[in-house]
Amino acid sequence: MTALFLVDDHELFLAGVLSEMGPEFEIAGSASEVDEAIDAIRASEPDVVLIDVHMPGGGGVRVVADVLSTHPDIRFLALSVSDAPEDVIAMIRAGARGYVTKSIAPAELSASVRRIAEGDAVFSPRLAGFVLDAFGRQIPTPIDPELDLLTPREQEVLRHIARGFAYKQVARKLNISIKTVETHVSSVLRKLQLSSRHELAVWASDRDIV
Amino acid sequence: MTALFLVDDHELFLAGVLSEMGPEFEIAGSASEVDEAIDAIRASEPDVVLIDVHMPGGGGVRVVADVLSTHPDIRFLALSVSDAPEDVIAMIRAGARGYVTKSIAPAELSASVRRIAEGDAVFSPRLAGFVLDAFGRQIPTPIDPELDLLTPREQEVLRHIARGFAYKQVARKLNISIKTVETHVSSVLRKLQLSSRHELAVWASDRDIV
DNA sequence: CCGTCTATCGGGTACATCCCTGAGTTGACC
DNA sequence: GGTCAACTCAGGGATGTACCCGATAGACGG
Repeated sequence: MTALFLVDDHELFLAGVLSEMGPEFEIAGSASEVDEAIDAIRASEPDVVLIDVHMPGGGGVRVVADVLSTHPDIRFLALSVSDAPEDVIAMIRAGARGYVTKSIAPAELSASVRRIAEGDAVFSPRLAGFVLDAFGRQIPTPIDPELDLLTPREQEVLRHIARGFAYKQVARKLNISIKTVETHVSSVLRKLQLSSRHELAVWASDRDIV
Repeated sequence: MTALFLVDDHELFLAGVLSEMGPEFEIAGSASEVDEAIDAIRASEPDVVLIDVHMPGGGGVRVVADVLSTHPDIRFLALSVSDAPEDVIAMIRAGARGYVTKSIAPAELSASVRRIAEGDAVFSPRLAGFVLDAFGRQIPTPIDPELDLLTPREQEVLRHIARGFAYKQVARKLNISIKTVETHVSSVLRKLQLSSRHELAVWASDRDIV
């Protein structure tokens, strides 16, 4: 049976969720304060933690990040009144595997917890679109036609320049002379119609060349 | 009742899914080939399309991207034997709202379709972790505590440097002397523990400072 | 009133970078 | 065997950067 831990600073809400989820899951414990929650979750090692986002003392984000650093197998489902993009992103970055709003029906909530326990990602309808849109925008096409203009060696030099290395460092890493690095960079600048290594660095980071 | 459209180049598999999903959903149609699928989906305008990833003639990615360009409200659930990261990313980028493997149980599949119809994102357990990991890595924190170390003027200079401008150009844009720009950059480098404007450009672009 | 912070400049030095010309080596292709 | 592209390296000059020294002026708070 899935062991569930609850965290929410509203005691009344906590009691409500406890009574709804009690028959379905093994309640490993509950907490209404951040530091208390971190310690209790570490001690009870539940399968899933249902956690409020907005709480005094760092909020749910701190609990998730903190616990995951020592117990990466515990899964977190964020439960919040807010559907603000910043909150969702913060929780996902911290490591939450799902995010639902408090307006959810009890039956839907227990179904969501079960899915999280199985390893699925769960998002409320309105959030799913936002999360996937952001995800899609953030993964750019790795191929660029202009990159084909460059020879393999030139691309290799370009990648090092893009990381912020000086010519001297690039030369040492590739076991070639500084003068050779200069030659390659000059070719790259000419082929890409750029005028300085600074513009080149911007050009490269825009295309995630690392 | 949710209108469902099926696309799969394996006729036998298509027939199996049809018989399983038939009682639960209104079957808007089905197709076993890419171009045929695009036309038929546009004509029938279903709520959800269950689509195979690997198909001759461009695969499911082409169908999703093509149909969404004219019908952005149709939702796609990818169904594949592959759980390769490239396939998953390609389908998400194209606009699919979910991705499950063909080893899924029929009951789970119909539940997934229902969730997709409601607007949720659905992923198989093994894929959920991968998608969220990639998502977390790709969304940087927009606010950075180290930026508060810099004075407003220093941040302004930093933004120009991050765009690849030379000191001379920055000076002209801000109507100050080159020497002043040098002073500001020096302060920024010292405060951020960096050693050259090249590293600074990388630092800035990592944080989307533009 | 005085200290600190911020923003503004300058001189001067050491080094990095950009650009030019020139030149030797491979390997592929005809 | 000649051509060509890619890769390698060098000299040298013009410009850009990093960092040291210094200075002035305004704002703000104790």
